[in-house]
Amino acid sequence: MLDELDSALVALLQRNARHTNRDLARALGIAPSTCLERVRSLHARGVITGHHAEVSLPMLGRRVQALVAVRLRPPNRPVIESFQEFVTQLPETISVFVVSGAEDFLIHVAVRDTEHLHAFILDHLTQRREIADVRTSVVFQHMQKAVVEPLSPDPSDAR
Amino acid sequence: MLDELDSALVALLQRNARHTNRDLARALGIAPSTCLERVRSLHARGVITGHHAEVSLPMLGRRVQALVAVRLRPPNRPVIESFQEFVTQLPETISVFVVSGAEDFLIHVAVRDTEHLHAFILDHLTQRREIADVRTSVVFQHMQKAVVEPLSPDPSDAR
DNA sequence: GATGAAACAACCACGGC
DNA sequence: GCCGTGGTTGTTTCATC
Repeated sequence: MLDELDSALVALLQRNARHTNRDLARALGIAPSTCLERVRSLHARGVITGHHAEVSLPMLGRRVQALVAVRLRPPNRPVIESFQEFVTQLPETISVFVVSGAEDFLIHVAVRDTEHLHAFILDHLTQRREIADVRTSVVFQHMQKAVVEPLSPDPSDAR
Repeated sequence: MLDELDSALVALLQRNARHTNRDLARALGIAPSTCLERVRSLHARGVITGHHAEVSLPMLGRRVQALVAVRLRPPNRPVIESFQEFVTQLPETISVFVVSGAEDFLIHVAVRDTEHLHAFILDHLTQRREIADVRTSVVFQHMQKAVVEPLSPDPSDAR
């Protein structure tokens, strides 16, 4: 699994992926070449899967966010999969959850304004025949953890 | 706002934040020094807010994701804010939505397994007195857009 | 595995267009 | 606002322990 060094590296790189290898090594008290090896190993093992710039949604002209819960009819594989592909490719969509429970989908959208949100639902979602139900929640705030730490595989020391 | 060059840079950096300045410049057909200036400007204007390593949740021992919808009682500011702080600091939580509608919160959790999910809800959430209702949806899939493009400020050319 | 040094490549401030 | 250059810094490989 991940030892202390790996965990520390993962945390540092989640917070700021642009740390130089030198800085990482200094922060952990190891040699730069050692540090480079550890980081490479994290990539090779698939622990770190990529590096992405984070953008400000308001600065991209997306000042309103919403979560749109959708129920489909019938909720079978072809219907679910084709709807998923459809909704993923809409420019307003930024993330799609396929879920169990009362609804089948939860669509996270970031749009210009409330008018745009309304147009999105009326002109794109509810046009689809397979939609049985739509429930829209405006997002007032969205907190996202900067660092996701590893959980120990043993449930007993969960906390 | 953002011109064509800015948009292209934002897209490239969202997809892979580790592109060297040289590569970015080559991809856009401009000089590296020009490219550097543009990227700096994107940071200075707050369009790009950070660079983060993406990690694999399963590789961190979090094989099950869920969305937990919570309704609070009474849903006033002190109750909402204190619950938000509480839930944000739980290690299972990876993201928190404060929303309008039937529920007040949507908590995105990533846990070890379904047993851990159950324990999380029983031992941490439903212990809180202010919780009026909890509805848990297991996440079968979570698609997240790699690139979020800017929306034009003019609603008429939405698509 | 960890280390240190040396070749290599990228960054970035500056002056000119 | 865009481009080329040159000094500076960081990365990466390799021999060694």
